[in-house]
Amino acid sequence: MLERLGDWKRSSYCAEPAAVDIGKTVTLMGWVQRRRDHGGLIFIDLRDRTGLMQLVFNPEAGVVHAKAHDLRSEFVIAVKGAVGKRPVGTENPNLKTGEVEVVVKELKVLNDSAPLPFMIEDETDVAETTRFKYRYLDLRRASLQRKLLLRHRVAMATRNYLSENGFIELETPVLTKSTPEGARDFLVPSRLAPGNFFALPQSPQLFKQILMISGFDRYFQIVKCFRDEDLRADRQPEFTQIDAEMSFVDREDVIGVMEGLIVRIFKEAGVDLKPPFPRMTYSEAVGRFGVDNPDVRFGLELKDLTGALKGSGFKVFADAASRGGVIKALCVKGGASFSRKDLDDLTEIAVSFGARGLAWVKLTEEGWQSPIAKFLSDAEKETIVKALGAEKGDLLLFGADKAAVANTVLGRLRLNIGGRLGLIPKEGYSFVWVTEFPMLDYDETEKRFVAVHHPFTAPMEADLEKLDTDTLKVRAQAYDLVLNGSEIGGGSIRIHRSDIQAKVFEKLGIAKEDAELRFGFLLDALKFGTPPHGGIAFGLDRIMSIITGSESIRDVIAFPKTQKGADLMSDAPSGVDAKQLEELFIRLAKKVEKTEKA
RNA sequence: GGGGCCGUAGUUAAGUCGGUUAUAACGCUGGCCUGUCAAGCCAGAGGGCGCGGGUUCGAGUCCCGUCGGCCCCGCCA
Repeated sequence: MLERLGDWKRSSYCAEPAAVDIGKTVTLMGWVQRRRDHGGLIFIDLRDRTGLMQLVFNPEAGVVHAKAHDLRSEFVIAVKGAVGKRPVGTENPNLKTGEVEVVVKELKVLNDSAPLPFMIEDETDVAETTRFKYRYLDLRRASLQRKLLLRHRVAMATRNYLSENGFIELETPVLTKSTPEGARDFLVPSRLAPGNFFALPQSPQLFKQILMISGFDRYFQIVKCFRDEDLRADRQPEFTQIDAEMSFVDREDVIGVMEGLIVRIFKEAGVDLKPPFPRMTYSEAVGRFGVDNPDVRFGLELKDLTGALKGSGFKVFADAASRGGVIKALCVKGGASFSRKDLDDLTEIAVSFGARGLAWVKLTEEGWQSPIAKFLSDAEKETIVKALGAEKGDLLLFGADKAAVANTVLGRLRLNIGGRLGLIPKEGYSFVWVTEFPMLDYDETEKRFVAVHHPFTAPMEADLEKLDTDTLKVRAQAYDLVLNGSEIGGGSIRIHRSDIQAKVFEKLGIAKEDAELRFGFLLDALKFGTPPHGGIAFGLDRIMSIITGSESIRDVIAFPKTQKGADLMSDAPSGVDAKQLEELFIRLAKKVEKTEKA
């Protein structure tokens, strides 16, 4: 029999009453976590977002006791009772409220619950599929509530800090214009303009620049961004950025203010960071770690042997060098004990990242054990050993290829081996700013230059004149913040002159008319007194997932999507009525209609 | 677009070389039980193995297809 809340008011959260409250009468409301029914005494653990409180029902309580007997998991109840000290010897040190209990005098059953598909427990090994279908139950678990509570506090800290530093929170449209470049857009058909589409923003990039042109000087927003690309453990199609932009600043100004923000955010999590964070240029990062998001928590750095081995008798090495590539190596301390299977795994990884194979050397008691030993002279072997500081018991891995391939392959092997050998510390936060990214890259398939960061990123002043002569050497005033090998934010100083912006579009192979069509409003705006400006965006989900030690960003998002971009709880995406399509002047292709979901 | 792993009671898992009636734990239901807190003890219900084909005397086990989940490559300015 369900009862009404009536005029009952909650006097405190479950985990609030403590020893000092003994004797007080309290009114608690929450969910039945567990019932321990002794026939006589009945114990109920009552749960809300603050934690648990043990309720005691004495047999003398008559009808209240009888009602308690019928309580089941996740029933919603309200109780009135007295806070009491637990009898000596029955305290529960594992519970925040373990010294006290509430002796119940009145009980209202506000709602019942169907049997649960899984238990509401902190530690769970229930499949994500099931958890996501019943996400509301999953979210009752304390571990997830803690993460989302911290996320809230981080968002608040962000607002406070940025506001204190003169940033104004402004909203930008969610229905916006599709622009070429970058990720695939999510499109929204326009009913009022048949055949035309809005795009959901990949980021508020252009709008925040325009806000600078408007003179707001400092802007920020905690904002959803959308990218229609395949998902990963750290990638969702909709994700949240802490987005900021500042006027009349250079790189150091942005980095300075943003380090302060990061410090403030981590303080919420009880972590004291000591700025300034280390810096590294892009070329140093790629040279030493093989990637532009270096995990600097451990060594195992890449070594360049191109100079030493370019004249090698080993064709793979010599060819790589003569074609303008590089010869690089990793020296894995103690790696000579790797099994054939380990080496096969590593080779597979190397191949998956574009290598043609993986040359390895084991330095054993008997000397060089390696498929490539026979191609190398004794002098070369000595050079290698010396250059790598290699000793008996080590494993050497080589990458000889175009620089991009050799670096990526060895960089990925480094991460894998670091994990395999337990070289990566579990605790701690290692930040590094990566700066001086190249501005443009050449896309072999599209046969044109593409922006490494985005097309509005300013080149470094010193490289401006190289734009035509030595395009790939032009560095951008861009910077990424990397935490434990994960890119958690990136930004740049923007182009604020329309002539330079037009020039960059030209370099990107965007025809003048096309630039006019796609970015015309920005090019126009740039003509009307644009201040120098720059900014940054942080991935809030990624930051939260690292702070909370989560394996995937799905654990710090209340309602995440599966790898196929579906929401298992609401069953989105789904088909729509023919009438809705009609109103939008949309007809499905036949091929799609067949597989259309109801 | 591609590679890998995984789908067996509500949940997590076991299931041998294809062979009777598919196991266990937790949960659930009922009973007993006055200091438990993963309460305890006793009894019970519950699935036909993601779905669809095929091979076979016989399929959870083998084959093909398909759906779904996870990890990764490509993609993600």
